Amino acid sequence: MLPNPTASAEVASGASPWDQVADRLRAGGLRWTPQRRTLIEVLREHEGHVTASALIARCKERDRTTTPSTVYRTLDLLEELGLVRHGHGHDGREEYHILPDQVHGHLYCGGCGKTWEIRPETGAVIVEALASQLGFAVDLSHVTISGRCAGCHD
Amino acid sequence: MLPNPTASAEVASGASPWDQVADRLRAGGLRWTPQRRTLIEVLREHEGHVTASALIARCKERDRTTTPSTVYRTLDLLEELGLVRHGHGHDGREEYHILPDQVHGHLYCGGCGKTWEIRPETGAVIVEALASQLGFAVDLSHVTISGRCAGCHD
DNA sequence: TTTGCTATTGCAACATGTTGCGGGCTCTGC
DNA sequence: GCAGAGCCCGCAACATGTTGCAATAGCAAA
Ligand SMILES: [Mn+2]
Ligand SMILES: [Mn+2]
Ligand SMILES: [Zn+2]
Ligand SMILES: [Zn+2]
Repeated sequence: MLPNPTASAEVASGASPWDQVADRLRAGGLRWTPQRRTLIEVLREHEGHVTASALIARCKERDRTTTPSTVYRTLDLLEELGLVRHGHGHDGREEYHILPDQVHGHLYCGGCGKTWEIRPETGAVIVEALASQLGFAVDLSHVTISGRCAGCHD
Repeated sequence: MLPNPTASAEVASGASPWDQVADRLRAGGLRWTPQRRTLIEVLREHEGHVTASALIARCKERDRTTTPSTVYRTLDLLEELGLVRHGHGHDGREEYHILPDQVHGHLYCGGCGKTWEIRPETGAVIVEALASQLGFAVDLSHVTISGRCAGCHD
């Protein structure tokens, strides 16, 4: 229903994908609203991983009338457009990857509380194992693996 | 602080691990209460995977005065005793494995909504990859991998 | 510019968890 | 049995999401 993310040519050299959002929404019969503009402004300032509630807090700084449900719904939309991807932290809370370059999973150490991205080679092993053994196509970006890092072994 | 799960010998042959709970709690200076008794009775009737809120609902059937926070706290305790293990479904909600025999991860297909346990051989590949490449000790039981099953490929 | 369609918002209610607190209850020791 | 110690319960408040609904407000066509 929405225009294919990868189909939108990056015509303007050096242009940020955020610049196209308004047009891409309208092209799909959707609306460009002040609430959505606020969220995009916030997202422009971020990179990597952010929790949904952190994004809501940032939106509130710019617009005190921000409503959580609207932000959550807009994030769903942006995910359909391929501009963000959500995953879940070790406790199940949502985390968003902004402008994900390549899909990657996440590691969480229950000892020190640190997190890492799973490197492509490692991710590939997981994807391959599930693909070859079960024909299952893994969505790495939604995976968080818990455990103990090298420094936290007992 | 609590007695080691694996240290409690299974003396009574054929006895259910639930029979030992009261004693194991008291041995750790903890109490055996009606609320905990109710949850154990519910758990006795279950096998495999159950969501936390399903367990709360079952407890309420037996005792209308059941309070969620008490159930959550008791589940935490039982997890320390090794009698249950929690993980998170694809949406981040808690799921409990009752009396987990061997640790295993979970698969979720976003196409048909079905879930599977990750078989030991497959789990081993994941554990090994993280161990050898990063020295990371994976807790498979807390892992849910999303994607598309063989029948749901586009 | 005005009009009209309908996507979107904000709200309220709900679902699922977590946490601090004060009073009550379980255990143990006598 | 009783009493004291302190674990635990229920409650209230909060955190994080989701959903149905009625009113609003984008957008495009006239
Ligand atoms: Mn968890
Ligand atoms: Mn999810
Ligand atoms: Zn660590
Ligand atoms: Zn499927």
